[in-house]
Amino acid sequence: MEVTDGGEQLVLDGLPAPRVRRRVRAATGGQPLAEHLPVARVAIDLPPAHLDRPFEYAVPASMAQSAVAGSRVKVRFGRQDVDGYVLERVETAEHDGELLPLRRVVSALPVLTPAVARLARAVADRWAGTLVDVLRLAVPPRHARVEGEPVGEAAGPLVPHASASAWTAFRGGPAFLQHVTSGGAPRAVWTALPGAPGERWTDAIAQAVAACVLGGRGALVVVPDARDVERVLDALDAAGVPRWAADRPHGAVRLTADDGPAVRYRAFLAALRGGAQVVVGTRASAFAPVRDLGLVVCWDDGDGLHAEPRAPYPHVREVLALRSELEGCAFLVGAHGRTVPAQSLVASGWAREVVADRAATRSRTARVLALNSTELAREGPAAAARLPTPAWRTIRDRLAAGPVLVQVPRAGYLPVVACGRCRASARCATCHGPLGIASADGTPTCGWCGRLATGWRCDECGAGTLRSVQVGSQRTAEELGRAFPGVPVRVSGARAAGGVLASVRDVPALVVATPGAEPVAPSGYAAAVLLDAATSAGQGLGAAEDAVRRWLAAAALVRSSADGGQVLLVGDAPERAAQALVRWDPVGLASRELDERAELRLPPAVRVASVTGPRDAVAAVVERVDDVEVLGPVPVTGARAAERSAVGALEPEVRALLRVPRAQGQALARSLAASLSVRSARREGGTVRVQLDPTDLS
DNA sequence: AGCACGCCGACT
DNA sequence: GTCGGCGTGCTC
Repeated sequence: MEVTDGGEQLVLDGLPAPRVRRRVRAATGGQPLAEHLPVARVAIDLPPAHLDRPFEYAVPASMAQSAVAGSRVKVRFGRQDVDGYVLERVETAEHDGELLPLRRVVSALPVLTPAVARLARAVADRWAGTLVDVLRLAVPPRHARVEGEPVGEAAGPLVPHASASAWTAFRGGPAFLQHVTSGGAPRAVWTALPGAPGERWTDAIAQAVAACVLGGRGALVVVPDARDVERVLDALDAAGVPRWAADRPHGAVRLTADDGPAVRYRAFLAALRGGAQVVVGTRASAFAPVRDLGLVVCWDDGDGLHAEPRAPYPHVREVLALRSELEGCAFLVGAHGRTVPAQSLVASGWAREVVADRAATRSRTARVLALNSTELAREGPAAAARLPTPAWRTIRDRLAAGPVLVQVPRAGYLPVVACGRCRASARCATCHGPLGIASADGTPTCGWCGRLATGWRCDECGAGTLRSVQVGSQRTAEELGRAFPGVPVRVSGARAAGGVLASVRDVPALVVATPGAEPVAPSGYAAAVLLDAATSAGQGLGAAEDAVRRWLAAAALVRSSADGGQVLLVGDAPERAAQALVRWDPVGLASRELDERAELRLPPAVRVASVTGPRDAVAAVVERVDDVEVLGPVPVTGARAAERSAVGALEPEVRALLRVPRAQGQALARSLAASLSVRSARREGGTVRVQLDPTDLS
């Protein structure tokens, strides 16, 4: 049955028919249509790329008040009932045919705010993905019980302390904060320095957030992991922005995926309803619906956790950059190091640099020395030792003053081993993955397929003995325990027995940690020793930058040189990486790397998309993309390929790279999305992954 | 995704 | 002579 709004069927009892005739034809079976904005444009929660557009539905009068923009609805789509979000309510339909009515409003809560909807669309477009893929990252699953919880009374206005004390050492820092308070939208790339309590990175971020809140706007801080969330929340508390709690809705809320569905949804709603003016969270919180957003912050943008591992693989730094443009808010990315993409934001003039001068840098950092084999040559045969004599002496001397941090790039025991006779790397007989040993008396195990290599013999020379190539944190802790009898040794790492330690006490101890798992010492470490520098700064795009980032993160936990703090880099790292650490100059390194990538036409100087999947599928996707330089496809090798063959995937994968000048990045994404849309409509076989600016380019 | 319609092989 | 393969098309 066809119902035309404004026609005789829609006359409500005793009311005259609306005078305006609307062009909405709806198959509502006689039920009246909403008087006001009778059409809902709905994003349908189905994965195929060719369905990534709004579909229009008629809004029955009964849902006129509940089917608001941003609400979750159920609609009939084809022969199935599907979930969706109301993107907007409009007066007239663009669709020519009849409109089906919305089936049901799941919840009238507008969980998809207009700002977040716009951001999600922009993210989908930028990374050649679909809106619903992004919404799955952006909007947590509904939790009905949490939604029904009473909303507490706000505890009065939030008035944080006004201070820029943690910023005075940084050129442009206090001005940035002032600009934020006064409602501006400055953009800064900030290189943080270690410091005394009150002037550390957490304090600086807390003061920037306080400045924003003081100006009457909300703020969003995205950090790599939950430990950092806690650190920022503590600093915020000290800056006069207390922790949000359900019974005192006020302040800063923690938003992380690993808190579980109920806690996460509660935190999400706190931001949505404006009870929490500030959100501090991990990766997915980059989409949090903060009210009157005034400032977005990304801390340590080089940390791999900021790269979303699910399609369309957006990166927090870029999402927040996009968001700051869309919402006209301030943008701050900070780290002890400097990533090449962050440097690119500065180089292009999009953001301003906020850094300390040389004198401030020198006075706040530890003394850094690199011990490479050339320097150690005079030590004789001991130079080749993993812990050369000068490093041993430094540890011994500094232990008297407090804890000493030892950073080991690899976890485990002996993660990589080789033939004891001919030194060929030991590989798995089945998949050719690298063999490692998990404990003092462990059997060699394949790092790719996990098979035990009992009775291993070398492919090359037939020998049956193994030697270590890389030594992990566990074995290092053992060795250090023997080298420093009587000194407590603690191990921190995701795979360590005690897990990741948040902090250690200010007492003499050896603290062995893998990168990113370093505990903080309240008064700073007396020294840090960064082992296996060559392993850290291996080959591959961005390896040097990444190694320097991890070294600086550890070095930033050490006392200043004035307080005796020392950092030793042990091993043969590439000279430019070692020098960037010794001179504490991550910006110089990032700047040179960026120049080089421009010459080599590598990202971020250009935009690259990788297309991975079965050969035919990749070819079909790439075929439909015009005006692009195509590299490959080449067979995919390495752990992923081995894993696939281990689970019995028949078809080997290939990867093609598409390269365009940066200015054509948007066109490339659009063209790829169109190709994927054709692909899904035609149901071309296989699974294809498209990744823009992939991080694992080598 | 899910389900229709629509043209060519082996079976009650 | 039918039952049924999955190749295109559509879903507001």
